[in-house]
Amino acid sequence: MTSNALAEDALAGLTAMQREAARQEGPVVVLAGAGTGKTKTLVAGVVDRIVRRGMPAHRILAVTFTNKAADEMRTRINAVLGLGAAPSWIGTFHGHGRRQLRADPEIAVLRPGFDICDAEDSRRIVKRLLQRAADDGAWEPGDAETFRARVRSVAQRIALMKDGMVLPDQAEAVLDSQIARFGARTDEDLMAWQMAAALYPAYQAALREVNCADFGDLLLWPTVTMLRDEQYRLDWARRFDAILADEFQDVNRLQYLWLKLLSRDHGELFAVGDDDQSIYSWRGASVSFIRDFQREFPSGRMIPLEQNFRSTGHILAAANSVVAQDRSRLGKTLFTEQGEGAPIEIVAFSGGHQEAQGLALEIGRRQLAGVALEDMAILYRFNFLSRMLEEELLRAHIPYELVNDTAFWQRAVVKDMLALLRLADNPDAPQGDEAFRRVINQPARGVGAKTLARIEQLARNEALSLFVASEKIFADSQSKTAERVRAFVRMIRGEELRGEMALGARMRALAEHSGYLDMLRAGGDDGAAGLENLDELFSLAMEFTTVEDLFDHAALGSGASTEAGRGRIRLMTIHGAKGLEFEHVFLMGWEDTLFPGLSPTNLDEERRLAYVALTRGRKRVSISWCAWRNGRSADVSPFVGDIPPEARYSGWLGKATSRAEALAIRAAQDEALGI
DNA sequence: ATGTCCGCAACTTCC
DNA sequence: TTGCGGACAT
Repeated sequence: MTSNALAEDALAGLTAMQREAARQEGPVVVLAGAGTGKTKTLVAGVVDRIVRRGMPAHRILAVTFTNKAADEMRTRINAVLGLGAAPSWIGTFHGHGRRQLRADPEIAVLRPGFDICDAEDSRRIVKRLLQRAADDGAWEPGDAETFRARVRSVAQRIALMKDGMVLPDQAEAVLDSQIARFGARTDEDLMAWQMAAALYPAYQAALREVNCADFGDLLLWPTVTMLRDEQYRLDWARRFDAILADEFQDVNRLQYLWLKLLSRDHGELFAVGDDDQSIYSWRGASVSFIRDFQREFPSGRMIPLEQNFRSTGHILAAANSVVAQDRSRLGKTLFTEQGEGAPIEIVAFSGGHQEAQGLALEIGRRQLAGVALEDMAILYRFNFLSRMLEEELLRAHIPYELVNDTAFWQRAVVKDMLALLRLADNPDAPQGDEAFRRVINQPARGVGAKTLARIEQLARNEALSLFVASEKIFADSQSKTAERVRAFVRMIRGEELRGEMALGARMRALAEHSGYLDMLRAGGDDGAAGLENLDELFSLAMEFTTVEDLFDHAALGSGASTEAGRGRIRLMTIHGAKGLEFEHVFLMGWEDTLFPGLSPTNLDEERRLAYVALTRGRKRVSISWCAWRNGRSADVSPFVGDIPPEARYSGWLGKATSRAEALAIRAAQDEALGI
């Protein structure tokens, strides 16, 4: 087959609109509603540029938000063009930023080999700074609970400033405009903004001190430098003939500017997105970038895709009318040629427990009726809603998979293990102290807060790393603690010599010698779960050659559970479900106290989230809610009332008093509906 | 005086 | 499910 024929082949399955979009030159936004073939069009856009327009694959930059999306794009392009033909520059915004910053760390005042810290690490730094500020009497410390909340909220606001391209030394000056933009509903919010602006410079200094970049830094400094230094910008921009961006409605100011700066010379910016699916404003995303596209790019084209190939009519009607209430949208209406299908089923339960049981029962029933478990999914607004559900699914022997990519890397055992490796790799690295604190008493070796405080003091006084300080302080003490610390130090020092060992094997040895594995083995069920996690970590580690790559991968939190489990129902948040589709979808917890939440910071965004949730379903969507949850009474979510009456009906499963009765009710109902 | 272990609380959404 | 305060044991 000739290459042109290949391209024709890739474009063949497209609608006229999709095809036109893929072949469009210059700035273009494909306004692609849910299920309208967005990814397909994006892939066709890449293929068209490579095959028809003759651009080398390595000169094409494609950006997504999640690693999952990047992997899928690469897979689909390879499926068309052959293995290994996909552009090498397919990745997430953070991944690209990482590459750029690794090339020139000094633009962020960092040294080579810097570490990437995650949100938890950021919070730890903010916590320390807030504590110090409270000790100095700068602020009322408040009780433990408000303090905790404050740490979170200040850390998040610093991140928001970075995403909005505010530099540390500008924070105070732009404080008012930040408050105006994001709002401050309470005094506590207002105070959090003030603290964030005041602490931002110190926070940045703290990061530099330990040679760390946070998520925001990965893109902030490359973008700022491109803005200030034309030579630097050209150096990067000239590497690419075309830029393609996924989920354009979710870009923040930083990401938007980054895309613009890279595509400015040739104007080849191809973006796909859907303003109705903008659900990341809490991460600094602003739907205004897609909504103002025509104004920003007068020569650009906006091409809408409205034919939905995923869901049946009632599901689309429900989704359309829920999102129609959002007044500022660009406006498009999805349609389908697939017929009306089943209406949305609304099921009321008395409490969370009943809801979990009811769902398990219904899932079992559908499984018996021939629906494969992997074709079903349960979606919820908040992660903690999965807990009870898991219990009931276990009890009902229904295999499930909790989809949460980042959770794996946030597990204590995984973090401990990485800390151990970091310490063994270089105990004197700036991040070594954090690692030392983490693992010195894990497993318990009799080194508690007091001993640690002594070590810290010596380290501060003599400008040593904690590791070296611990070595020194116990050098000629005979105490039990001293002997244990010495053993720990010997163990780590011994590991230093193992540099040539493969990462996976090296980590396993480290886990064994540190006593960590023994601790888990003695730890019952929890320990067994930890051992499983570590096995997964060790085999994952084998894919990396350097510790730095492994740490970066861990920070960017990707790909621990890539396999879509066959024979398992999937559980995930609505955010996590974006971009996915399932035959049967269960949307749980649709109560006015939960969705939208009690403090709706942005009601339109919650609405769009409901739209995303509804449009995940191909054939059947069931919504459940509870009259009581956690001892509080609740009413059905107002979003349910927005669904046209003819597109929904009330299920009665929640009223059944026995399994047999529930099944009978369901069977009668299905027959009446002709499902 | 120091370390450990127990029970209690709360929990956005994510790279 | 981490993160803490407090009671207990060493």
